[in-house]
Amino acid sequence: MTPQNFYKGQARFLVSVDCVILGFIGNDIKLLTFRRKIEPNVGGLSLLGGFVYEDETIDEAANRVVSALTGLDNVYMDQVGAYGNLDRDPGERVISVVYYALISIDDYKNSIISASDSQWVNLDRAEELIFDHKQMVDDAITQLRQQAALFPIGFNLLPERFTLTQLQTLYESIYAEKLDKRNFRKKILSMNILERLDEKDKINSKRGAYYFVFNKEKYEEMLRRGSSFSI
Amino acid sequence: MTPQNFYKGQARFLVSVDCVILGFIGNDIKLLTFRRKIEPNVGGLSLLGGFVYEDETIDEAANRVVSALTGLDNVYMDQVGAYGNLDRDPGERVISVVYYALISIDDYKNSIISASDSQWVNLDRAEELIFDHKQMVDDAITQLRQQAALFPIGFNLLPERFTLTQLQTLYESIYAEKLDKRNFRKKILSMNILERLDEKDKINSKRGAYYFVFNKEKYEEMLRRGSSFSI
DNA sequence: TCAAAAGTGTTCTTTCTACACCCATGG
DNA sequence: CCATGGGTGTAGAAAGAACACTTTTGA
Repeated sequence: MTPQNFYKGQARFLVSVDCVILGFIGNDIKLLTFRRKIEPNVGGLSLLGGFVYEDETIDEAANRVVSALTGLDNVYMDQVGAYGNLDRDPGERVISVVYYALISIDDYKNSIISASDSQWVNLDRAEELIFDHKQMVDDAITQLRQQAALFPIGFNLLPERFTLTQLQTLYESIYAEKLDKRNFRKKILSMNILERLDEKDKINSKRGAYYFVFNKEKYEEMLRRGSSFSI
Repeated sequence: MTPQNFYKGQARFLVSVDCVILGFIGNDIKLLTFRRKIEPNVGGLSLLGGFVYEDETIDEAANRVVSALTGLDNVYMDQVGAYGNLDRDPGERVISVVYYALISIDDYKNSIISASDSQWVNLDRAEELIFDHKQMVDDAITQLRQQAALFPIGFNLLPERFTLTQLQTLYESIYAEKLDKRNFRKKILSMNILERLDEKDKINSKRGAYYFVFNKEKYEEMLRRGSSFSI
């Protein structure tokens, strides 16, 4: 069979990306949501999405969509999967590829956009999302939990410098469970991937808490030692 | 904006599924491969694939493609992800959604098809696969390892009845590492999800080894106890 | 001076790892 | 009778879980 015959006549699909954009605000993981601007479901709570263009990869589309909105580059993203139910978008059949994105609220505040009709909401409000977006969020969180336990990706949600209390609160928020302070510190410090600065955060306590930074070189050295990240 | 304006004029894509079909044959995980029948790359070693139709979900397409080939229904499948590089298929741009499928060689042998131009190969031969199919296999195996460690999906690769030695060999093959016999048995049996039959397999040894079956009810009871699968 | 968050070790429990011999049977 | 794979327990090491008090300092 010639390629002409083979490829021709096959159905073609609209393909979009939907982004589960997560930030760590206050003491909680929050989801960046939008108000849908077009029918159907105008005004419905929605993930950030957009169609994939002819001349870009799916990853590029996801990056473009997130960058356009947040003004940020080099956002950490991970693909969750493809969603292709027939009626998932009541407007027309659209196959959507979902990503989660982790952004540091600091970067976001400094970013150009941040205005528009976007809104940070708690994860329990995912109930209100349109179409299959709640399912997408659920799947993204499940994947984030797995990944965050095995790789040092959580730092993408924190400012460059953070305290151990912040770090612990972040993981508590990701896993939705309390962690023991002493055990947590013992574990994270024993990995030797954090560098303690001399400066202290005096905002959250009178005494002040040391700032730490994640050190990528130390992390890679840990891997070379045959050890691996685990929280 | 009206939906007409919004959806219209967007690029549309060919969307395919590619299936990493895995079987446990002899003492190894093998990959079911095919010889590509069309240009470009006629005759190249390939995964089983097919285009998604207008009126089916992506999951349905994957099931259809696997069923058509193997004659099997209810094959265990899990989505790996969407692959959308611009030139991944040199014939034309195609976005492909990858699944891995676990099939029991017993079922396969009883299936109608099994002939055709298919071939079971060792995983190291994934090197020879066309396009980005090697990457797909690598990603599928990575995901299988994660899933098989946490959920009782390995049994899909075994016949209904199996010996503990077979089960151990299966996991050794999935993880590509030797496991300690006594520790393995202790762990799997302590979960109380297997049922020992009175019959023995006398094919692989003179003494004979007890057959076991996976018991789904026992597994669910284990979950209810708050325990979880782990190998 | 006191409220509020930071910081710090030890014990116990559980899980993991390493390891070697006897058993049953068909040929 | 013996070669082959089947089956079994224990002890030491490592990791995980539980737990409470002292320190610092700005208000």
